[in-house]
Amino acid sequence: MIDLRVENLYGFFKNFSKKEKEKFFTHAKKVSFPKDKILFFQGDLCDGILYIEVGSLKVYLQNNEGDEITLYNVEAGEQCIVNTSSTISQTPALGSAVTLSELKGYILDANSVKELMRSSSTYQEYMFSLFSLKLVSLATLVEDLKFKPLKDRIFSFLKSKKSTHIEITHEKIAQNMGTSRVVVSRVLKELENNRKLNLKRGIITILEK
Amino acid sequence: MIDLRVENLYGFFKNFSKKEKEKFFTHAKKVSFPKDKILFFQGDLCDGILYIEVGSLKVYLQNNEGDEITLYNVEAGEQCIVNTSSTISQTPALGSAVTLSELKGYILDANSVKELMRSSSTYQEYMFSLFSLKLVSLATLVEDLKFKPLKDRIFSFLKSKKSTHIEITHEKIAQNMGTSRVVVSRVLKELENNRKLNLKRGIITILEK
DNA sequence: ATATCAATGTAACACATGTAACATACATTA
DNA sequence: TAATGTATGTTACATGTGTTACATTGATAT
Repeated sequence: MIDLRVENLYGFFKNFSKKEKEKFFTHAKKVSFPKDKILFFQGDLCDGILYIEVGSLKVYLQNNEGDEITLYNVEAGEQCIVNTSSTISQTPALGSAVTLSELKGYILDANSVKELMRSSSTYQEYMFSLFSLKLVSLATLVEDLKFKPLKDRIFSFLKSKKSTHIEITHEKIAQNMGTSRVVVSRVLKELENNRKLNLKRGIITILEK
Repeated sequence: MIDLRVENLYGFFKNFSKKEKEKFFTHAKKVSFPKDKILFFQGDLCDGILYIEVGSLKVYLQNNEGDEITLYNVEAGEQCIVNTSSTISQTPALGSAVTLSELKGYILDANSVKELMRSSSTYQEYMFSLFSLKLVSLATLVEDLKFKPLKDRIFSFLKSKKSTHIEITHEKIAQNMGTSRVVVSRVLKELENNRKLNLKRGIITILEK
């Protein structure tokens, strides 16, 4: 059985001293949220960093008309960069976050985060590699938005899922891509005609990678 | 007269100890590049961070067909995040960089950067706020690409220039926007018809902010 | 079984952007 | 001045994506 405790999900724990571990657990607050709970809105100031033990969330941008596009998802063992950035620099969150499932984890306050960054070089390096990775993923998103046709973006999105059997609605995909349901349905149907996919209500099966 | 030395352009110097300043200047290599010099290509590993004293550069993405889109510019007193990320994490640069003018500055090697980050909390905080800021600018780019019509993006781009008198060709704008010259000319002409701009060969004047 | 709601299918159309081809105007140099 | 190259103007058209409106199908509750 996989160990789902935060100490094993986040690599920097391995290099924490006893004191640092203690710091983490005395200051971190155990939290639990239902599915579809908004964790913060675009513009909010975050006052702590969330470490996920179970569940996942999505960070997205919204324009004035309410259209949205997903920046990225965050799973257990990962750390949300928008949350981190807002917390550390005390700047408004540049996107909104919502849970995609029931979610359990810890929230560590800004001060403790800063102290840990100073005392633990592993933690600090973790933070930087995190920023680097997310920067890459954002830059890739820019590249894809600019150069890739929607058809490719949707197909890539589906292929990025763990299984070839995906339970998702066209509406959800549309939100992720920042487009409308109708457009997604059209593209998916086209992919099905090209024998890349198989469509059923609420289920997409990938036939060709 | 404005002081253009690196110590005054980069705020973290103020809080450097004598030893830290010494570290910087003994390890930093003075460099000088001509205009249009490629500093690194997408995929390269950077082995140091550039601090600009004079001049500016541009970081851009390229796809297989050679189309490109500008991620951002870096001026004197700023630090390039792609360069930083690649240097610190020793990961491939996610974009390419080219000088926009003659450029002078210093390159500090990865090890010295890491040591300074550990010893100077100001430097460390500078690094993090840098990442945060650039993250915001990238997220904004994503938002704009997805939601803003090209006309608005081009007009915003022009308004972001220091002066209302801008010396630039349509071709250059096209490269920045990731589109073609013809499209830019069309949009600019439209803006001119709406009394927002005035167009001359190589020069654009903004009439209405 | 019927009603109802959510998910999907589909057609027709609007519109922004991309592309190709060519004309014209300005700037520089022979 | 003539010639050349660079920048810009303009048309006509292709294409991808967004929008509206409505039909159909599958799932669920009554």
